[in-house]
Amino acid sequence: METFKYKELQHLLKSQIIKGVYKEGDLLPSENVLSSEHDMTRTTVRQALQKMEDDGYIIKRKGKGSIVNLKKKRLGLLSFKGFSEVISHTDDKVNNQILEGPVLQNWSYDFFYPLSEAELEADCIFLHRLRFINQSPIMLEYTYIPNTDLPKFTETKLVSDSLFATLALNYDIEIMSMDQEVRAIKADAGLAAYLKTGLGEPILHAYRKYGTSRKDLFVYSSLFFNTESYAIGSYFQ
Amino acid sequence: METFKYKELQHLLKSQIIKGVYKEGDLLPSENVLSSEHDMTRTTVRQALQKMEDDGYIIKRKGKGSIVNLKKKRLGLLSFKGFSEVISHTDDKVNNQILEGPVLQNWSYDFFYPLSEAELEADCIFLHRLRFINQSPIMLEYTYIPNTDLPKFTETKLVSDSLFATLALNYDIEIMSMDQEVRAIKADAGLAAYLKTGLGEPILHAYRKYGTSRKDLFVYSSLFFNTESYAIGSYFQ
DNA sequence: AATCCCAACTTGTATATACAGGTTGGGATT
DNA sequence: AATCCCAACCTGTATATACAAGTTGGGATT
Repeated sequence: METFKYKELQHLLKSQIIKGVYKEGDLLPSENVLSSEHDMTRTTVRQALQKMEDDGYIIKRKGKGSIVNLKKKRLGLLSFKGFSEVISHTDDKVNNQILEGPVLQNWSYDFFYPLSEAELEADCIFLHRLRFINQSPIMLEYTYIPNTDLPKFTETKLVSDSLFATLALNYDIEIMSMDQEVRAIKADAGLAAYLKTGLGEPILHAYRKYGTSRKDLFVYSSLFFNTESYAIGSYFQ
Repeated sequence: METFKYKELQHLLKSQIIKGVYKEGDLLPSENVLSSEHDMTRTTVRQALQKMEDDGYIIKRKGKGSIVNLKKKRLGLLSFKGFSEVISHTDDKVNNQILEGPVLQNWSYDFFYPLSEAELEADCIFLHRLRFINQSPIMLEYTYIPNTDLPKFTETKLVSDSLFATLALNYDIEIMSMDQEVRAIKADAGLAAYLKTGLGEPILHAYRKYGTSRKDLFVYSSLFFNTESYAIGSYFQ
């Protein structure tokens, strides 16, 4: 296992941010403080912080410092917007309920994205979740990950109930890109029950394929949204 | 105007790549050659090349060099995917029918995005279009642009029937970002008629706000999709 | 009390240097 | 002629140092 000083600092700071040692809007210790505390040059500290900024964990401001930033980069991938209060990211409470998994199983024969041979050879880590906003079920999610070099994934608890936080913290895997196709469909009996809506009501459906910092590792999801009260936001740049 | 050595090298190399001095797959001069030729440290050269890689112009390979890369980084703001043939972008024929506009009018009082004072003061260029794939109506689009410093926009014909091509060619305005919120709704009588589907059928609706290379100029759209036969694709990076 | 200003912070740019480790073409060996 | 191997290249990591330039809080001035 290759080990570099800047990678170690990067990993330490990431985990501290995810664990809440530094919160949204906080300033990280200055580059000079970090370099003396961790016995490395400021150049090396800057290398770590540059990667942190690339990954969307901090925003650097000249003369000010490195500001912890959590919502940005994630906001593009999945965010909800209330009907009336589009702007105010107020006190919406988000809960996750894991219905099944993470568990190892075989790939379905008619999987929604074409899979590589290496992916087909590996087992499939399956995860079935229901996401709530203010106690209302909004999103039903089926996630599939090829079990390639992800030791003990199904045996350990998810970090902060989040798949992406787990991949980032335990395996140093960042989500780098996302490809999706979206449709509007009618709720069948199962969807209507999960998402607490009527049979035949319009449901937003998305197939997603996430690219990661680990070449050849992709995460697949099939998502169903009840958009009666919340729209799905996304931001490209 | 602030000027930095690494920015100058970055700009020089980018323009050389665009002009074809270095072609797809070529290797740039090595970091040592660049540093001695341009009288700067290898550290400074590396800073320029790092930005080049971030912008998708090159791919760096340890032990090899910096490989010129052109095709990457293009993001699809709007694409359709056939149901069965997800991959093959075959010979689907796309047509546009302009139902109304471009015409100057007032902003609606309950416009879907909050507008700045400058935008409200300007008139609104309005455009109402219907897009077909293989003669089937798939997308209904309402577009709104603040008429700020866009001379003769409503008087001249669109370039290639495309709004973005017109902005790029006639006004040097590039689309840089896109923010959207998406919902699934039921088709009302009007939508059902335009999109040739039944009353109450699920329709995908999106509000979009495009950012441009001209600061403070945004383009707004309200879009309705019939996703019965085609899904809406998008790619983030 | 309100204002101004600067010292002490912060990050940004740049130089000079060293060694580690991946890639490759050509000469020595087989 | 085919193989092997290494020297000479390449980028990656790391140290030590200097000055430029943005930000901010508190003391001196008004």
